[in-house]
Amino acid sequence: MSQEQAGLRSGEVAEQAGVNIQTLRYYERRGLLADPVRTNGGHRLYPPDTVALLTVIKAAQRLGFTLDEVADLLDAGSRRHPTPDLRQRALDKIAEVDAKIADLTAIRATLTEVVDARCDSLTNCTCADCPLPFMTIGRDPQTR
Amino acid sequence: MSQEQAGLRSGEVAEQAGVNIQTLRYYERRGLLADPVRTNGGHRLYPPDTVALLTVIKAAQRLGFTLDEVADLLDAGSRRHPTPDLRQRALDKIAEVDAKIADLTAIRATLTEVVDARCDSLTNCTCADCPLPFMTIGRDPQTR
DNA sequence: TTGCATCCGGTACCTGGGTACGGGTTTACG
DNA sequence: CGTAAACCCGTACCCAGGTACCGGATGCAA
Repeated sequence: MSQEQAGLRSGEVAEQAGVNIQTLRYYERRGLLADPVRTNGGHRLYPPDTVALLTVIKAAQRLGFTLDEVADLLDAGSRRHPTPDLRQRALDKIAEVDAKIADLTAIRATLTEVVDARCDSLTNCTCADCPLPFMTIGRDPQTR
Repeated sequence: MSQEQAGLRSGEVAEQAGVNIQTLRYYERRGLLADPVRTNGGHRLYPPDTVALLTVIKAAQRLGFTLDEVADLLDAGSRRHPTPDLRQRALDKIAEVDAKIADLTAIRATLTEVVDARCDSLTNCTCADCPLPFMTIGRDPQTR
């Protein structure tokens, strides 16, 4: 018989996950992907769940996490029953995430106000003070 | 009398908002800050709410919006009773924001699972399959 | 009016996150 | 076996979002 697949080759992973092959090597350097098994000839063989992992990484990135932070998240997420230290870092991340959610919620509220166009119902408002865009958010993440 | 302040100078804005002066000029080029009034000598004089605007911009950035997107959001947020086109763009943004919130919520859930360490309560789990980090999120933003 | 801090515009440079290129091996199919 | 596609590594390059540096002009108080 021909091939007894023991893993995905980089091209397959890249295509399925919708990323560039170079990106796989880049993530490997950055420690986001574990060094994969190699064939005798040196070609990488990835475990099949690598594809899912990559979509997770991409999703977290879209949410504004840096690659280093994503690495943290993955690290926290992968091993259950964490060390006290890891546990604390997870708690910190949760706080971060909550803050992000709160900010997004504020943005959302403003946007809905825009589409509802409260002003229009007042026939034609003269709200010169309306342009307080989403003043409720931001305000220095440390201090709040 | 000496000075009849008619606005903030770039250094003041920069300090109060915690950004670099160069960044102000950069945002001006990018269209995020309106061209400010100038003194006769050419020095910029910013309206006082510029500081608040900058914190908003920074907040939106932390949430993963690009500067172009932030410009969009501000544009949508500043003028009420939008044109139909603007209204549509606001609706699109809301969808985006909702997706982000959903993803963050999933991440949050995973993180809380980690700190709760469900495994520990089973004395010492052998969950080799646990490491499915936050598989619920991501999954190609178009397709979902 | 002089002196020093601040600002000006222009251009060069930096970091994060990739992506492309090139010359050389490995795979796998026929 | 031959050969095309896929892969290897190293290095160079790209884009977004800033930052730094420069020589020269302004602002403002003493």
